[in-house]
Amino acid sequence: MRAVPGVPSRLRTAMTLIHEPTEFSGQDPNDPLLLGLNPQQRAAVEYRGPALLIVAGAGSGKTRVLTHRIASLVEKREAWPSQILAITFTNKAAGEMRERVELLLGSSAKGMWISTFHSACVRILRREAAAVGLSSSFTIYDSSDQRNILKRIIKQLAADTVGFTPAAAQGRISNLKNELSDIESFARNVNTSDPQEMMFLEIFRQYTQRLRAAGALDFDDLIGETVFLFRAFPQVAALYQRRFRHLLVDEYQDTNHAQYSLIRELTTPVAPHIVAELEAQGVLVSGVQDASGGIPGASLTVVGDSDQSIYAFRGADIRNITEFERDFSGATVVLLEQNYRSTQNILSTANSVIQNNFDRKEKRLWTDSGDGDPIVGFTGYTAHDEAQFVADEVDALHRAGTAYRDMAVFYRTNAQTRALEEIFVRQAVPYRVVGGTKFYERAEIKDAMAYLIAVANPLDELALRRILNTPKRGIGSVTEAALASFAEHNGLTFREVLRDSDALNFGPKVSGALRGLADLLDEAAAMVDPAPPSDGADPEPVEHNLSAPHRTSVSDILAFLLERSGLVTTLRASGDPQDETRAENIEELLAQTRDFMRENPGATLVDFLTHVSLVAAADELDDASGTVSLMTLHTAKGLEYDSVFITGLEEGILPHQMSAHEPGGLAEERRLFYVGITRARRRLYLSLAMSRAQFGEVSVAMPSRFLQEIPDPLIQWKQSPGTANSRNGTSPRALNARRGSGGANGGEWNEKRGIRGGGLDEIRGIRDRDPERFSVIKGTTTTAQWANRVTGRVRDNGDLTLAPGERIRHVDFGDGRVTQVTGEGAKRIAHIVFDTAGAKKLLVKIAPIEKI
DNA sequence: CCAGGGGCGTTTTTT
DNA sequence: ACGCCCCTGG
Repeated sequence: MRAVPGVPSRLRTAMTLIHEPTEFSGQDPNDPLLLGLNPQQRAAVEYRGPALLIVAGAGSGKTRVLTHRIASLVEKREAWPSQILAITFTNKAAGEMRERVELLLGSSAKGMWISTFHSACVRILRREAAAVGLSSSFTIYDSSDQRNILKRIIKQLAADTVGFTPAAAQGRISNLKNELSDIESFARNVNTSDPQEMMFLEIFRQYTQRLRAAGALDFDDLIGETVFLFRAFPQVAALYQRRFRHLLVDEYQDTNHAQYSLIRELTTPVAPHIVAELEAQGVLVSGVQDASGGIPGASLTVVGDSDQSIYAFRGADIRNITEFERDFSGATVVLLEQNYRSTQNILSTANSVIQNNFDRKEKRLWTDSGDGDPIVGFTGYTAHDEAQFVADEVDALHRAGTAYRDMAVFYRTNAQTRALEEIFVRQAVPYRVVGGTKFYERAEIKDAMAYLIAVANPLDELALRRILNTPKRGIGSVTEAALASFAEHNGLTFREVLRDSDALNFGPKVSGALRGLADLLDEAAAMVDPAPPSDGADPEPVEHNLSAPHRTSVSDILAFLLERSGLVTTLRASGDPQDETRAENIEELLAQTRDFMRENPGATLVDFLTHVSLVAAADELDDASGTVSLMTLHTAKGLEYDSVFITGLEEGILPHQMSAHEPGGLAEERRLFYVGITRARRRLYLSLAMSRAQFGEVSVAMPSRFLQEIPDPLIQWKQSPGTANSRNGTSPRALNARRGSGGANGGEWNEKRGIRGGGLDEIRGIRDRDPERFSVIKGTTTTAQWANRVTGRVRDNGDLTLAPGERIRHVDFGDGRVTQVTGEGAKRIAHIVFDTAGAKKLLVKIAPIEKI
C-alpha cells in the first residue's frame, strides 16, 4: 500500500487544484517551461498564491521546479527579474540556479537576487549600515576570530576557573543569536542570583562590545542584525518589501529562527502610510500598490524535505517546515516523491533507513528506472583497510569507465580524511578534500587577509594585532600591551595609537617599526579610495556598482601590502620548506584576487573580503576537476554523484557518540545517513572499520545500527562484519563483547553474508529474524552512553617479515602467495594473490595471516 | 624578544 | 597523534 506513490490524503485538496481551470487558466500543455515535468512538478511551477510549500524528496527535481518557476514568473510578465529573491544554501547552488534560469529565459537574469541568506544579508547591511550605526566596510568574523576574542575575554575574567571554555561560550552565544536574543534581551531575563549566569552575561557583554568596537559582525549577526534593522526601521524594510514580490527559499528545513524571522519580515505587507512616505522619497510604488494604497506581502515559495534536516545543531528548527501551513495562511503544499536520480535499490535502502524515524510524515521515494546494482558493503580491520577498499573500488570503477569526478567519498567527521588521504596518495588516486581545513583558514592566508582587513576596516583591532608582528619586526607582547592599554585609557582606537606611537616613548627600533606599519596601512588605504554606496531607492548589488572612479584593484593593493611588509620575502628567506609552501599559498591568494577581479569587474576590496568570508565548503567544488571528492556528509547535502562511498558506518561515528546525549540526536544522525545515501545515482558503497585509531589508542568499533536497518538482500557484502571479525580468538570479538549469554549465533552477523557465502541463507535473511542480533544496542545495562566502544588489543603482526614469493594463510581468504611488500613500519602492506579469493592488499600489522 | 620544548585538549557536523 | 599554548633559556 505504502509502496504506491501518491499524495497523502491530507494534501489531496491542494493537489486537485491542478485540474481547476480557473486556477491554472494560463496552462498550455506545450509551454516549454512545463515540458517534461510530471504533474506535481507542473503544479509547483504553475501555482500562484501567497504561500507554497514544495515538499521535495531527495532527487525529485526540485532545482528544476524552482528554476522553471522563476522563469515562468518572468516569462509570463508576472514579475521583473529584479522582483525575485531566491535563497539557496550555497553560493555554488546560487550560481547554478542563475545559470539555469538564464538558460530557460534566454536572457539575463540581471537584477535578480539569487544568493545565500548570509550573502543577501551582507548586501543589505552594507547598504543600510548607517541606519544601524555600522561602517559599511564592517568585518565579518569567522569562528576562529570569535574563539580568539572569547579566549581573551575568558582569560581576562578568569572565567576558565569556573568552567567556561571558549568553545562552550561560542556555542551558547550562537544559539542565543539564532533565537534573535541579543545582549539586552538576555540581560533582562538572566537569573541574577546564579553566578555562572552572571559570568556568562559578562562574557557575552564584553564580546558584544568588542565586536562593536571593531566594527565587526559574526556569522549569526548577519542574519540577526538584518532582522533588527527591518524591525527598527520599517521604512528601510519597506524598500525591500516593495522590491521583492517573490521570495523563494531552498532547503527550508534547515532554516533557524532568525532566518525564519527574516523571511517573515520580507513577506510582510507595507502599510499605506509607509507607502506614502516611500512615494514622497521618489520610490516608485504605483505598479505594486493594492486598492487600499498599501503593498501586499510578497509571495513565498519554500522547498524542503524534513527528512534531510541535518542542521539542528546550529539552530535549524524543523517546525518551520512542519508548521508552514499554519504559519502562512493560504498556503498550499505540493509533494514531489518521484525520484529521477537513483536506482530503486538505492532508494529502497534510503527508505528502509529513514522509516525508522518515528514522528515523520510518511513519504516514500520511488523511481521507474529499475533496480540497478546492489549496494556493496565492506568491513575493514582498520580505517586504512577500509580506505584501501575504497581506493580499490574507485580504481575498478575508473577502469570500467566512471570518471573520477563522478565519485565521492563521504564521512561523518573531518578526522576520517587522514586514512583515506594516506591510501589515496599511495594509490595515486586523484582526489580533493572539499571543506575541511580550508585554504582561507591557513595561518599565512589569514595573515595576508588581515593586512587587507586592516586597510578596509581601521576599527578592526583583531586584524591589526594579528599583523603587528607578522612578519617579525621586533614588536613583542610588551609593546602590544602598552599600545592596547594606551588606546583604552585615552579613548583611541588601536590604529590611532599606532599612528601616534611616539607619545609612548618606545625605543628607536620599535618606534620605527610601528611607524613603518602605520604608514604602510595609511598608504594602502589611500589606494582604496572608498566610494560611498549610492542612495538610490533600488538596492543594487554592490559588486555591480561600477560608478566608483579609479579604484585601485584588490590585487594591486594586496601586492603592494605584501611587497612593503615583506611577508612573502621573509617566508622565502627562512629556508624552511614549509615556509616555502606558505609563500606559495600567499602567491595563490594573490592569483585568486586577480581571478576575483576578472569575474567581478569593478568589485571593491570589501567585496573581496565578503566573498572570502562567505565561501562555503561546497563552493570550492570544481566540476571540471578530474578528481574524486572527499567530504563530510553535511557538505554532501544538495550534491549528487554516480558512485558514492559512505565510510565509517560504526557506532560512535555514525551515529556519532556526541549526538547520543542530545534529544533527537539519533534521528538527526539517521537523516544524515539518509542524505548520504540519496546522493548516489547508480552505485552505493557502505563501509566500516572494525577498529579505529583515536588519540593514538586503537579502539574496537561495532557496526552502525543503521546498517541493520537495511534489509539483507539489498546489501552484497564483500566482507561482512561477521567475517571480518571471526579471528582465532586473538582479536576482540567486538560484536559479541557486550552480548549476554545469548544463543549460539547471538550477536554475530551472519557469516554466510561474507564473500564465501552467498547461498540460500543469505537470501532467506536469517539475520533479520534473530532477536539477539541487537542485544548490544538494546541491552539495558547502559543508558546515556552507547556501549559502542569496547577497548581491547588488536592483533599485532608488527614483527612478521614477509618477502615476495612466500606462502601465507589468511583466516578468511585461505592460502596465498606474497607478491610484493610496500610501506614501512606499522603501515607495511603485503600484496598477496590468494588461491581462491584473488589479489588483496593487507596491512601486515593487523592482518590475520601466518606464514606456512 | 624569540626559539624550542614540554604539556594538554582535542573531534561532530558549518554559514 | 597532532596542534596550540605556555614556559624557559639564550
